[in-house]
Amino acid sequence: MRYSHQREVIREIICSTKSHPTADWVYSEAKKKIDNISLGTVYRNLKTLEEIGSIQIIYDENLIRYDGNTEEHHHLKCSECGVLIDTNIKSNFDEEDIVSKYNFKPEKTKFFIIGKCNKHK
Amino acid sequence: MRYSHQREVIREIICSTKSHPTADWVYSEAKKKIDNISLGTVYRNLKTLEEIGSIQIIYDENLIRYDGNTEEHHHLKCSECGVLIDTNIKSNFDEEDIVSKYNFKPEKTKFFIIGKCNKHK
DNA sequence: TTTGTAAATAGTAACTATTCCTATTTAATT
DNA sequence: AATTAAATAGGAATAGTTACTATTTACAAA
Repeated sequence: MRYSHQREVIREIICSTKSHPTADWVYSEAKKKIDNISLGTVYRNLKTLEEIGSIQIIYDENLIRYDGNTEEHHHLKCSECGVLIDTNIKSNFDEEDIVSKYNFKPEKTKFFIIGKCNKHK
Repeated sequence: MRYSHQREVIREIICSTKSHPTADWVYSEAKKKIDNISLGTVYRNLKTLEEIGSIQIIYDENLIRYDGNTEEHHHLKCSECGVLIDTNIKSNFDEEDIVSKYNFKPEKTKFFIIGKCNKHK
């Protein structure tokens, strides 16, 4: 893949925050560095970066957010303010049970724990 | 709340399927029974039914789907065909650990296991 | 170093899902 | 039957995302 300054700026923005930003926020940050960057370029590169595994996409209810942490990990979500918090909790379920009971072969998990963050308890 | 024939039809459609349909599918089913029902009416009533607890909303990646099963439950999702399967698996994590480690008070969980269903293994 | 090229971009139009608006209809009460 | 406020139909508006195209750019080869 050919080098692109825009793509590097976008990658840098996502990888230097833990805020799990939306495309729109990435766009407004990117404009601070490349004033005529196009929103289409942001969307295209978010897709590309996700495909090559440089970033992760998070479907947070009806919001699409991006995460520079590419390890498989789960999130805590505050029901009050919406903040997403990275965790290293392990999702433990009985894989054999799922295989036999539902005739389903698990590959990965997406786990949200919804509750109150330290600011909202 | 005042009775509405449209709302009852919509509730019946969702509660008589396990397919976790989208608003659009509900709309096309509803039209078979009320030919001039409006898409706005479908959306409004889906929202209302969810608020009064008659149905559940499922955020399936970038798709919004509805579920007549109002128990807290988790889903298996086939990475091949996208089918959602209801489960009664329990999400077990160490609540105390989350409280102390992340200073976060869990309330509920949303758990997806992604993998291959019986048709796609 | 220039030149050729295909990939990537900027800017804009198009598209899709959802919500909003308003005149009309309807459920429920009197 | 008359009243009234809630709900609806139909369509306009909005938001988020993708598609299109002329121009620019990375980079390889001469």
